[in-house]
Amino acid sequence: MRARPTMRDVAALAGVSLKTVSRVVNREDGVSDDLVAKVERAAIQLDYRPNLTASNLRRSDRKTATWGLLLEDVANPFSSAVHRGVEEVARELGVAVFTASMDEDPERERELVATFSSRRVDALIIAPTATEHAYLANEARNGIAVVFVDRPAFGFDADCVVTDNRAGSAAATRHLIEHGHKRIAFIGDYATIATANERYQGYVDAMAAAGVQLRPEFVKRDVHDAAQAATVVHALLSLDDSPTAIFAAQNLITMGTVEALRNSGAQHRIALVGFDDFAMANLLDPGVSVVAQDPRAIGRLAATLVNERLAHSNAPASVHVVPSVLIARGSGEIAPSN
Amino acid sequence: MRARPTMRDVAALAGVSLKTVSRVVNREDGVSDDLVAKVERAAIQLDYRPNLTASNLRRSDRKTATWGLLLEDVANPFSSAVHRGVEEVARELGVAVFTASMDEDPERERELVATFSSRRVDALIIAPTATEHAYLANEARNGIAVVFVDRPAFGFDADCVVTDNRAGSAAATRHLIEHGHKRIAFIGDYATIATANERYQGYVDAMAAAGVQLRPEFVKRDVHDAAQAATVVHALLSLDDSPTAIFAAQNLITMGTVEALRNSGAQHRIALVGFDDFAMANLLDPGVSVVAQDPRAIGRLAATLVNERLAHSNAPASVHVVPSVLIARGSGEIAPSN
DNA sequence: CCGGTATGTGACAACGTTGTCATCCATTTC
DNA sequence: GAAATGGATGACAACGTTGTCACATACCGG
Repeated sequence: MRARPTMRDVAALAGVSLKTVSRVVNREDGVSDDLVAKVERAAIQLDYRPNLTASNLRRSDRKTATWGLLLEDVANPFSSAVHRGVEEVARELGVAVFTASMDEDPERERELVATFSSRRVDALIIAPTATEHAYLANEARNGIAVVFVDRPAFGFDADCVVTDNRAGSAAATRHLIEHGHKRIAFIGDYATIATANERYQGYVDAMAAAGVQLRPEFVKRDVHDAAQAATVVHALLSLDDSPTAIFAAQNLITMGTVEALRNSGAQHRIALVGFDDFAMANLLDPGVSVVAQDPRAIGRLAATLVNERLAHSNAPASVHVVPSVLIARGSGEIAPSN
Repeated sequence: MRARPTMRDVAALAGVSLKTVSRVVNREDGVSDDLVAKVERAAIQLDYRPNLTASNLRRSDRKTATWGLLLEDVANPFSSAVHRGVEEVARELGVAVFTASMDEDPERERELVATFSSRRVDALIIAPTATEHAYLANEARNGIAVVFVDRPAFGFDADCVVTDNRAGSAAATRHLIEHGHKRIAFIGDYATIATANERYQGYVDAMAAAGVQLRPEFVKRDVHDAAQAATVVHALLSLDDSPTAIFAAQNLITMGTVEALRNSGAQHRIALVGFDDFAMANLLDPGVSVVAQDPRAIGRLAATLVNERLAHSNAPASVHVVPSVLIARGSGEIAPSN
């Protein structure tokens, strides 16, 4: 493993100066055709790769064409679809993307931001956890563009891309109402999570708009995973005057609900609409109706915003809402059983 | 947005030389305690972030603590689980990871390798497409460590981490045989794909070992997606002497098979084992028995190999096999119907 | 009280590239 | 034919850091 060829080596082989090689590599004009040819031949012969590390150091625009993407967990379907969307736009722009998982750990988030900042990324795209983000002001002051995805962040003002949680949840609830339900249960995530709150509000909106009375015993919040959801569903079903439909306001909650309904043999009797789509939802029996988010579109939009922000950084921060869409697959179209 | 603080600024504020700041930042010893304190205070006051770009340029070990990960598609569950595994090990090592999707496009792969090489990654982890990889010799000569995941690559000798496709497929087939089946169909991916071939071989192995005769009309290869798989299943079911069990040797094929069986009302009559697990497989009716790969373990192992390779690069390349595990969920335990 | 050895600190060059400016030669202009 | 213009090329410094080496001071044994 010999040393990597540098511009100096290419220059020596081509019999030109270092600067001429630089010009050719960067496709600047003002170099005669025969020198361009000579340099290119030499570069290929040595298998020369420009050193972006050195280039970034010297360049005056100080852009590294590198972004950092901080997700909850790269292996989570929502996160990885966002990742995909960001990547697509980044590719078009010739930008390389660092990705990492925060696992809802604020300290880990700070570490990653510091790491990426040291590597001089031009921008950070962050799916924030429910904590303070004032610390990002230091990064922004250093010229790093910041865009939030999925959830808004507190303590720091930046562009943000979110799903229309409230409208989507209202649509889900309305869908159940339109199929004749009045006893509709809500199962949602921690009330501390902003998006969980919005989804609850959407449920409330739709119930109020239809003049259906809200029943506190049908509202189950602070449910975080599938197992908890299953427990909650069993409790709901054992009520005297049990619900005829359930709106599951989160991915894992929907799955837990499906499991619990099946275990109770109630999957064809109790209607269900979930928030956020998941693989195989169409192959379950019945197929699970959901309000689908578009995480890829969220990623694409976030990346586009980053690019705009880098172009003219003075525009005021804005919140962008990506629409969700209701997909009927069977479970949401079950009529009330009594 | 003022200029970012440099070591020089920190040095000036602390009243010491540049080099002393460097020593403190890199935690070298031989600096008196009071100077360390002064420098650290100054660094915090200025919110100094070391510039890894410059550091990488100067450092003699020429390590950037950066890796490139090339996957088929970051949004694909298998790929993203590999990603997760790589990330976990990288985190422990303080390494940042560039990730990108190749979408089975060899040209895109080359572009990405060039991009990452220009950014001076220490290593590349690649899930290769079925093409020539001799071009990687140039990168390896420049000191970049290469490890393949999921599939072996041709034309370039490097460490490789794969699932035990053959043994896993044999186990799946044996499982069906043990439940009394003799008429077992095989549905697999393109024969050009190395792993698809291995899975076919595993099926052949198990059939031969049990003395069960292979019936050509039950072997369907070159099936690539769910729709094709569904068509193939319908054809199989309409044979005079139709199979009582199916081994679906790939993710999408399994899903297509599930769909087709359900459409034919045969899901409780025909046994099914799939290769590669998928979300919700346990919630289908019946639950789908699979041979599960461990993509996260594959990622972790690949990352570990990269690290070893970077430590002592002379060891001969080796192939590492990650075991798969059979998960019985119902569909694979159905007895033959006649 | 001398030479020798640690120990802490800093001056300086170097990493591989690009920005600035000077130089050179060929052409054009009066 | 001298001066001015323009276009191609290169010399050199600089980006922010670390490796090398030299220096200053303190300490030790004889």
